Amino acid sequence: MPDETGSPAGLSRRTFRRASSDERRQDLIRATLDCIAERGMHAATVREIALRAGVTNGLIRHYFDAKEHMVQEAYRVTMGEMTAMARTAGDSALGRPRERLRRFVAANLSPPVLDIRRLTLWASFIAMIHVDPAMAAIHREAYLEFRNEVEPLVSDVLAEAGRKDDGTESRRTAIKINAAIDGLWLEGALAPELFSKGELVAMGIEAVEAILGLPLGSGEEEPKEN
Amino acid sequence: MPDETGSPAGLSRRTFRRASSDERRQDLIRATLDCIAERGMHAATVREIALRAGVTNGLIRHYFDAKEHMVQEAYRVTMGEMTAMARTAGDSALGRPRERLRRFVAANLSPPVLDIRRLTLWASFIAMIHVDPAMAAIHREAYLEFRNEVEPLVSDVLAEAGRKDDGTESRRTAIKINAAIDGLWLEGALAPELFSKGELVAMGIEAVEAILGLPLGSGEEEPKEN
DNA sequence: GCCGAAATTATGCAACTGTATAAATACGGC
DNA sequence: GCCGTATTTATACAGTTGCATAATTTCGGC
Repeated sequence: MPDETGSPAGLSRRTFRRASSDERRQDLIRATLDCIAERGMHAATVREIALRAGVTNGLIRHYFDAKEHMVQEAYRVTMGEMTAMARTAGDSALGRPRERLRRFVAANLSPPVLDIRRLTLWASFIAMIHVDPAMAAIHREAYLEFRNEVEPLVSDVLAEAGRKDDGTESRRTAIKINAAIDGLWLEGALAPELFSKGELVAMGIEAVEAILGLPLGSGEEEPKEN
Repeated sequence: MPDETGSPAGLSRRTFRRASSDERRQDLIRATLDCIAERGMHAATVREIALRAGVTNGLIRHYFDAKEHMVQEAYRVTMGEMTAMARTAGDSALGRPRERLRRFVAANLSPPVLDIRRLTLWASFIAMIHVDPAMAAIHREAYLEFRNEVEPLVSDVLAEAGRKDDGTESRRTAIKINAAIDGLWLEGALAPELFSKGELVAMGIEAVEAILGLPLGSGEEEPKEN
């Protein structure tokens, strides 16, 4: 809890509590993300982050060799969260492949993935990729990991439809689907008022259906013969 | 040692030339964009920008009320350039609608639009949208302007194919196509080594064809059965 | 040629930045 | 209960930041 340090005399030291290493690191990462998302990367200063985490600024250097490393860790956490959310939507082994892909698309185009806060974080990190090789490595890893969520999903759908999958098609199809989702996610998060409720998800599913060349059904529909 | 003029004695004043207002403003904007693209937004300081523009830092305040306004102007210039490049590719009134859309897609997925420098600029600005209302307004305007390039193109293609266009379909189709292009542009600019030469453009055209439900042809093709 | 206005430089400043250091505190193990 | 140590605070520091100001220089119009 943020203790009232406004003691008029100013002679008493701030009281504090010892936290476990993991807990404190998590608090600091969370505070970093809050700063960046709400006030931008330029406002994510050591002091502001420490304030939000309820500690004094010196503590940051006790947990991270440099502020830079903390930001990198925050990037990893962000992308991990986004991948995890996408995973639980599509990979939960509930439903047939088409239904899972459907849910995957819908999840990526709805809150909490579709969120201006999250987009601000994402863009702030993307902007650093060309400048900081460490950020580039994190991006590469996260991007491939995300695509590795899409690809088996696509592969399963293609297999279910009896399409031969030489591995090349599912890769390219996954890339296209990934791109369509990313693009709609961007537009939707940046200007939600331009789209009516459910419209973004509907467009996402339509686009994926078109790219696949297969209908995804709307719950429990029978697949049409082709 | 803050003086970069190199003259150890420091007795002689720096010689300079008077430039027209437009010319100097353009130089400053260009220097700002170079800074951001190559070293990130955090490195785009008044002093670094002035150095690259070949002037002293005080001059910036003579042309812009605040550095903030200069960055906003730089954003406008960037988006204007990207829209202009896309426009000349698709709107040149050369070729039939399908061919123009084809060229539009290809142009957006090839250099100089497909460029990590340009992507870094774009992401740096996008990251500010949620923080700075002025940047949000600039984004809104640029986004709609870009979509207004895609929509007539789509509308023409649909009309050529004899599809009824009630205005709703072309809007939604344009949004989907826009999203697919944006997503592929992102992936391609961020990790060009993951795609073979021409692959990105090929995937872009395939995706657009799928979303449209129409072939774009590779010169002069006749439409397939529907 | 030269004069005045506009452009440009030079310099300074207060606030802020990341980081280093030493002192103070909390808390598990005895 | 107390003690040692890792955690946390407090403070300082050198460098950087955007911005303000005054002194200079250029150059078009006379």
